[in-house]
Amino acid sequence: MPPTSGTAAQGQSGKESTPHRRYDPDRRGSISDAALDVIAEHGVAGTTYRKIAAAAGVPLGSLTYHFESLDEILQEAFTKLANHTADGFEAAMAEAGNAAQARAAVVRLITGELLNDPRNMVLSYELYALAVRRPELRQVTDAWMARSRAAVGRFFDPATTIMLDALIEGLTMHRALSLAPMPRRTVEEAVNRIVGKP
Amino acid sequence: MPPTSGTAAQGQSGKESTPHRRYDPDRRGSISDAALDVIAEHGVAGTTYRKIAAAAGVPLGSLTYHFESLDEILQEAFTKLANHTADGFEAAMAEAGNAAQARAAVVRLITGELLNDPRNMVLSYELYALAVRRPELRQVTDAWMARSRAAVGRFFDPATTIMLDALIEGLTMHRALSLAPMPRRTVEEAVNRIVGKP
Amino acid sequence: MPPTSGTAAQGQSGKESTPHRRYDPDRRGSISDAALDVIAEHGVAGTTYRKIAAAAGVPLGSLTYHFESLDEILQEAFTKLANHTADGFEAAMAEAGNAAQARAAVVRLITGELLNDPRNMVLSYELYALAVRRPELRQVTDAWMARSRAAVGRFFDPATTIMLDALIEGLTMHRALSLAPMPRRTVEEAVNRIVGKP
Amino acid sequence: MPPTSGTAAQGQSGKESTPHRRYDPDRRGSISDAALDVIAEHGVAGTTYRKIAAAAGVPLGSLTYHFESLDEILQEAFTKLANHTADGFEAAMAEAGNAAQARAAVVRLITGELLNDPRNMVLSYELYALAVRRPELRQVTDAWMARSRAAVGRFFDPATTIMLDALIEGLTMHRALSLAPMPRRTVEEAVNRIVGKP
DNA sequence: GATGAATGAGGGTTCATTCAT
DNA sequence: GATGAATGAACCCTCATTCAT
Repeated sequence: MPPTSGTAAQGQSGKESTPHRRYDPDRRGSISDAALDVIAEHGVAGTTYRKIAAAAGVPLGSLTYHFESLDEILQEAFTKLANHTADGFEAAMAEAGNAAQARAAVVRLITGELLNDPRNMVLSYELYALAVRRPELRQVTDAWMARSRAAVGRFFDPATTIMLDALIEGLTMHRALSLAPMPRRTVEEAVNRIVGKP
Repeated sequence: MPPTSGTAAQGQSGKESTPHRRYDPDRRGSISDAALDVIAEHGVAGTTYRKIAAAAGVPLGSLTYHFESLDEILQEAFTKLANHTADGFEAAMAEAGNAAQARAAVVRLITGELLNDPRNMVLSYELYALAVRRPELRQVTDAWMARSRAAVGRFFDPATTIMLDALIEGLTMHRALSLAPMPRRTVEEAVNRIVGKP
Repeated sequence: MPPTSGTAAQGQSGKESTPHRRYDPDRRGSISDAALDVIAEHGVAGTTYRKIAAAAGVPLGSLTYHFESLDEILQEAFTKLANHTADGFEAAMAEAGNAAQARAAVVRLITGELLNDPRNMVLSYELYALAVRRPELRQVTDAWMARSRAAVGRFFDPATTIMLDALIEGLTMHRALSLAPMPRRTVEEAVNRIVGKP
Repeated sequence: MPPTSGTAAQGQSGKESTPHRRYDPDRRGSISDAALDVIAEHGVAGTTYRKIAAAAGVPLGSLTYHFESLDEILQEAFTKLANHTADGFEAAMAEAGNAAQARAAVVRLITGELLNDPRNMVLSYELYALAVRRPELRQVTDAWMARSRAAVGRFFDPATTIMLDALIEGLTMHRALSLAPMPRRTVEEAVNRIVGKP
C-alpha cells in the first residue's frame, strides 16, 4: 500500500520557516547543560523534566526520548560538573613548578573563584547528597576525586595527597557552611601542616 | 482517605473506645522525628507531607496545623540531626583527658559509627545541600559547627581547632564518596600533622 | 503553634457563591454513572480519567481520591450495568404466572428493548471482553448470571434453566452481530425447543 | 530509540553484514499476526503501534507505512482470527457424515480446545465488543457467522442451523463467564433439544 | 483545637503521528 | 521505498493546600 495516498497538497509555497527543528545533533548536550542550571536554581528536589525542557528550549517529549529517565539526565549533568571542576583543578595545579608553588596553588584553589562560586558549590553538594544515596553516582564522585588527586599528586607523596585532598574539601565546605569568615592565614597554615612545610 | 462507601459502623452511640488519641503533647516532636526518617529514605526531593504523616502515624491535616510549611518541618528535623551528631561529638571528646587522648578521640570519631552510619551521612549531606541554598538552614549548620569546635577546642588553640574540624569533615566525606577505602593510618597521620604531634 | 496565624481576612463580604462544593455524598455514584456513559461511547479502550471526570462534571483529582484505580471505577460501573439488566430481567419474568407466559416473556426479552438497546449491548460486550481477561470482573458476570437464572428458574428445572439462559445470550448476541435480521419466529421456536413445549 | 551518543561504529566502509533486512514480502502479515498477540495480551485498550512493532520485530515507521491506521491493522488482525476459528469449525464439522455425528461434533466444538482456548476466547470477545461499536468490523463477524452456519448447515435445516449456531455461542460464552463449571451432559442435552434428536 | 474531605496544578511517562533522509 | 528521529498532546497519578466541620 502506498504511503497514506492523499497528502499531496502540503507545502505549495516556496519558503517555510522551519516549523520544528528536525535534527539536533547536540540535543543530549543541551539537555544536560540545562539540567545543571535547573539543579543549581531549584536543587535536585525541585528539578523536573518540565523545568529542564523549558531551560533547554526543547520540547518536553524530547527529554524522555533522549534519556531513559531523569536519573540518567542527572548522572550526565553531574558528570559534566565534575569534569568542569576537575579541569579547573588541573589547570590551577599545572601552573605550579615545584612544591612551594603547588602549596600556593592549593591555597588559591580553596580561596579562589572556582570552589567558592555559589553555583558550583550548590551543585557539588547536591551531587554529594545524591551520591551517598545512589551508588551509580558514586562513580562520578570517585572519578572526580581521582583526577583531583592526580593533579595534586604530582608534587606530594600518595598519603599526603589523600590528606591534602580531604583537607581541601573540608576547608571549602566549612568556609561555605559557616557564617563566620575563615581567615586566609588559617587555610595557608593548614595546608603547610599537612604537606609538612619545613 | 476515600469514604469507601459504607462508614456505617463508626460509633453513633455514646461510648467510644478511644477512636482517636485525644491529646498528644509531643505531636510536633513525633512529626519532625518522622520527617528525618522520610528524608533518610527518600531524600529531601522525595519528602512529602503524606509520607511524613504516614511515618508519624498522624493525620495529614495535623502537619499543617502544627507547622507553617514543609520547610519549617525540615528545619526542625535538621536541627535535631545536628544536635544528635553534636551530642555524639561532645561525648566522644569528653572522654579525653589530654591532647593525646583527644587526638585518638578524633580518629575514632572519623572512623567510628556515628559519622559513618549511612543514615546519618545521608541526612548530613542532605542538610549541607539545602544549607548552601537556604540561609535559614545555614544557622543550623553554623550552630552545629560551633558545638563541634567547642568540643575540640578544649584541647587545641583556636586556629588548630578550625583546621581540625575542617579536616574531620573532609576525611569523613572522602571516605564516604570514594570507592576505594582509606587506611586508618592515613587518618591518624593527617590528624597528627594538623595538631602538630611532637 | 496556632493555625497559620494570619488568615484572618478571608470572607469580609456577607454572601459568597460557593466557590467549590465541599461535600458531595454521592460523588462515588456520579463517577461510576459517568464512567458507564464514557465506556458506552468510547469503549473501555478509550475510557480515561479525564473523560469520566468531564462527563461527571467533577474535578479530575476527585476520581483518584474516591477510587484506588481506574479498574476500581470500571468494576463499580459494570456492577451497576449488571444490576440494571438483571433488574429488567427479573421484572420481565415476574409478570409471568406460568410456563407458557414465561416462554413468552423470554421471547419478549430477547427481542425487546432492554437487551437490544445499543448502549446496553455495547456495555455488555465490553464487560464480557474484560471479564475473560480479569478474574475480579468474572465475579460481576457470575453474579449477574445467577440472578438471570434465578428469575428464569422459577418456571423450569435447573438444567433447562441453564440451557435457556445460554440460548438467550446466544440469540441476543447473534441478532446483534449479524447483518441479516433474525425472524422473531426463529426465536420463538428455539425457546420452545429448549423448554420442550408440548 | 535514542542515539545514545556514540553511533560511530555504524559501517562507514562498503561491506555491511546485513544491517537491516532489505525486503520482507510478508511484512503486512507479520504485523497483523503480531497485532493479534498484542491484543490477546493487553486487550484492544492496551494495543499500541509500539507494542505491535516490537512484537513483530519491525521498525515503528513500518506500521504507518503499510497501514493507514491502527484500525486498519485491527481489522486485518481480527479477520485472521475469524478465519482461523471458522477453519477449525469447518474442519470439525467436515468429519461428520450424518446428523448424529454432526451433533457429536458440535458438542466437541463447544467443549473442545478451539473455543475454550483462553487466547482465542479473549480475542473473540475483544472483537465482539469492537464490532457492536464499529460497522466495518460487523462485516468480519458477519462473514465469520456465515461460514459457521454453512458448516453446520450441511446437516440441518436453515432455521435449526441459526438456532444451533446461537446456542453454540451462548453455551461457550456462559461456560467462560461463569465461575461454576457447566456439565457436559447439559451441553449435549441442549444440542439435542435444538436439533430435535428423536 | 484539630481533622479529613476535596481540589487543581503539576508530576513523570507514553503515545500516534509527522517528516527528513 | 522505507525508516528512525522527533514532537506535543494526552495519559495516569501524586501532591500541597484549603476549608467545612
